[in-house]
Amino acid sequence: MAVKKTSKPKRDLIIDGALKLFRAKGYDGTSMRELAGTVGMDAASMYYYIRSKDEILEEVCFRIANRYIAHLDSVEDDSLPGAEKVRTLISLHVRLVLEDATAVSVANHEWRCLTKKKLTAYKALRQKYESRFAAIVGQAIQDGEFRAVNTDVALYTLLSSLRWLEAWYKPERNIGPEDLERDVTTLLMRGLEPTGTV
Amino acid sequence: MAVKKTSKPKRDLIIDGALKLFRAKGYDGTSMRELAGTVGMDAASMYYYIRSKDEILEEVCFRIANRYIAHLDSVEDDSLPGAEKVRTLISLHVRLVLEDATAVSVANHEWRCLTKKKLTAYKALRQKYESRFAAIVGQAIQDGEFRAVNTDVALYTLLSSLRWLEAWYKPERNIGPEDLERDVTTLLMRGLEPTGTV
DNA sequence: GTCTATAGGCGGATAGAC
DNA sequence: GTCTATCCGCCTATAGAC
Repeated sequence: MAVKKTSKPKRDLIIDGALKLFRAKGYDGTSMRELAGTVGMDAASMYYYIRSKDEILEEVCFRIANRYIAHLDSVEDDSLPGAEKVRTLISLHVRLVLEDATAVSVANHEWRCLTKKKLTAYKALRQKYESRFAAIVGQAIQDGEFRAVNTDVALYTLLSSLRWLEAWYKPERNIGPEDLERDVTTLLMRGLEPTGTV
Repeated sequence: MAVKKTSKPKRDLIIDGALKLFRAKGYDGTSMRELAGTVGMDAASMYYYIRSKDEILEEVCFRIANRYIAHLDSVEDDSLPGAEKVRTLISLHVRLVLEDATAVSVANHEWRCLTKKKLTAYKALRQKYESRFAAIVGQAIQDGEFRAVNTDVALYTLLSSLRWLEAWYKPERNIGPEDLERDVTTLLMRGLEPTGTV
């Protein structure tokens, strides 16, 4: 029997094309006519597959946000020390960026363009994520696993480095995924760990 | 004699208002009508003071870019060790964010909206900045002042943490400017310095 | 200097033929 | 399913009165 060629549903082609354009030119800077051009159909035809332009952005923002939250879920109940939880979160984060860079980039940069209602929900998700992450970092500081620095400074210094990986990492830079993960982990963890830790 | 009330030129009021709106809603998401509303005049009247909407964005992007480049100029010719140059650059960067957060934020997020010609020039400036910074970091690694990690990973981990300070730092967080500078410097420098350094 | 009026273009989205 | 045609709104920027 012949192998069934499971070609990608056309809706996914539209969404993939949209994400590439949103990343390159921004959400507001991308028109549905232009998107239609890259997908190979007329703008009107796309509305057979999607409800609106907003809908595309919503999908990607919440899909990525939920993956980040799943990272927290996967470490929070472990009995690992806080520092090891953070080390795991760094790895998970680097891997997500490597496997889905375009979506991560769009969610990072374009979430402000969400419609009012979805924007509120998105901010709440992110706020929840940050406070759960802050709790882990704060505990590690209290336990002496991390330096005695301000928790917010530690948290956001860490998150900034991770969030913006997508903006600079390109395979052309001759840094393999393993090297990237190792060096990022080293730089961030050594920054957090007290001096003298072996 | 009465003290001369040197009120701000109206052009500056327009630009300040624009930056606040650009930061809150993005360049594309801000209309000249809305800006006019916050400044207290009609949209058409603003064109007596400015040439175009683009012009505002251009001014701020290049003003901030040039300040970053001035930071490099101020350390590059010193005979300080590379690690000390980096420490100085971190301080200068933190201070710039503290003193001009709105402009830094707009330049960071909205430079993509520059017109084609200015966009090219801006990218070139940024590229130049990054390679000069990379040279300092690379030298410090070669000299053993910094850990043996990939130069690009070290550079961008550092720059990401610094660039996105503006996105999370708010005075309401009860972190004073001195605490911020000290803790950010500690986290980043200790990440970069080899283990065992006192 | 600041206004009213409007030009002129491009945006998202829909109607309805095929 | 995909098209042509088009609605309608909002945008930047200008013309010209006052």
